Amino acid sequence: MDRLLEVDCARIALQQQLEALATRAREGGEKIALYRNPKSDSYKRAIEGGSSKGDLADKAKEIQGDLNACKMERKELEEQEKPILEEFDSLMLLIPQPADPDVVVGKDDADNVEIRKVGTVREFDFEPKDHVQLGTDLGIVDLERGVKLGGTRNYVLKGDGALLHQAVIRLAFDMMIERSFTPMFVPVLVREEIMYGTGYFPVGRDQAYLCERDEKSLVGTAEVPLTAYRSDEILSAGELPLKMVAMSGCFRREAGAAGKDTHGLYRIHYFEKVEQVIICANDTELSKEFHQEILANSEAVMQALELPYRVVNVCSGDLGQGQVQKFDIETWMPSRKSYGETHSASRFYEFQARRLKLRYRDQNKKMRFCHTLNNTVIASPRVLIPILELNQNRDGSVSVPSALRKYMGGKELIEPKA
RNA sequence: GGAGGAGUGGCCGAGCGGCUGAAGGCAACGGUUUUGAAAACCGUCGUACGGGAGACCGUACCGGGGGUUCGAAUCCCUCCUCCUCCGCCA
Repeated sequence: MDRLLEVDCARIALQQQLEALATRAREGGEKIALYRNPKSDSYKRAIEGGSSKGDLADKAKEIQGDLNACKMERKELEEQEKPILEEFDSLMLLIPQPADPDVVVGKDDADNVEIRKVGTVREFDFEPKDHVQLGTDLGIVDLERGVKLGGTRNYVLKGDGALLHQAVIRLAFDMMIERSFTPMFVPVLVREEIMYGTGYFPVGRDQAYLCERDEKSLVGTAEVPLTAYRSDEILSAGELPLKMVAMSGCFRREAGAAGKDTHGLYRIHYFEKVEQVIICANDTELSKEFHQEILANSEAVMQALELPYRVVNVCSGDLGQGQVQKFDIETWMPSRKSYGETHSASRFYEFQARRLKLRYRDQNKKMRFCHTLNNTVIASPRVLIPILELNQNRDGSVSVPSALRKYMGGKELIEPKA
């Protein structure tokens, strides 16, 4: 931070010197034009006024000398400026957004504060299986062959497993459309500048799969293409808020998580997620309201799925670089004997909009940066963990939650293939 | 992948190496006129950074980056994007 201020001062000082030189060069250049350019009015006037071409050329030559010196000076200053600008830019990309005042100060996820619990945690009157056991026995989850195909943290969903996955996605997507979000289908392989713009680069670069040959990156969430959808544009105030929803593949390297959550479908390299994004006017109260709205949307999905969950207010230490406030939804997962994160609702103020040049003109025709927010609607297969585990029966079958049945051809029970 | 063509302000569209931050049109905004509206007419109408209390002043920007030149929207190189034709392909 101190270094950034230093660099900024140096930057401005050099800029002022350069501007002074530029002015000198321009003024000199204009004079030369008068003496040299036969097309200019003043040249013609001078000739008519009795000046000889030779005189004018001499005068031009004189000025030229000064301009040559001026050019050298500029080059030198520009050389000095270059590393300073580079450092300035890269430091700027690392500057975090200060958290909202009502965020709890804390170190890590242990300091997150529970806001509410919804639904009741099921008590089993038999020994429940975990989702891996259940899925394997039912023939709907195949971890072994998933790893054969894709390496660690990969999996295959099969039969009713694949259908259940799609059912969850469809339910979530449809519920968002009912809430008047615009359904979108977006690229998942994006240019690096989009990753910088949404704040995933440079800090989270090691978490992304890069396609270096094409200088593109696979996104870890549809938040990226949705938020950047109107980047580098000037919206009209009347268009706001933009509410969008998209299902996309999500690719995550999970670097640094080696050995963590290796069991089952919890932490995996590729999954699908329905994501909601709101782009709204530059108004703190308004974006807070939308934050509650996107949180409520996702809670509605969880309630439709009859899953017990809790909402936590994420503490300062657990916030991402650009997030000013974040609420996570954590869903009860019997095999983990705890609530596991399934949703993350973030609010950014102008952080992403500044990087993305995502602006609008307000009523006073003033250019302003938008505010951006996003939340998971559903991420699968992670959410299949509580769905399978909480809906299992003594005989090893799994009841399909009623909200999903219409997406599974009316099926009510997943049973092992005889 | 190969061969051509093109990228200029919110949009369309001129643009000679200097007087071009950029004609003209549309849209928008303010005004005159009108019972109201339309039409007509007059005016305003890019962004960022720096300086100033301020009216303002300076600098940069004509897809991105680099170069030639005293001087580049204009000339050269390179990359990107779009269009047309050919090839390949869910």
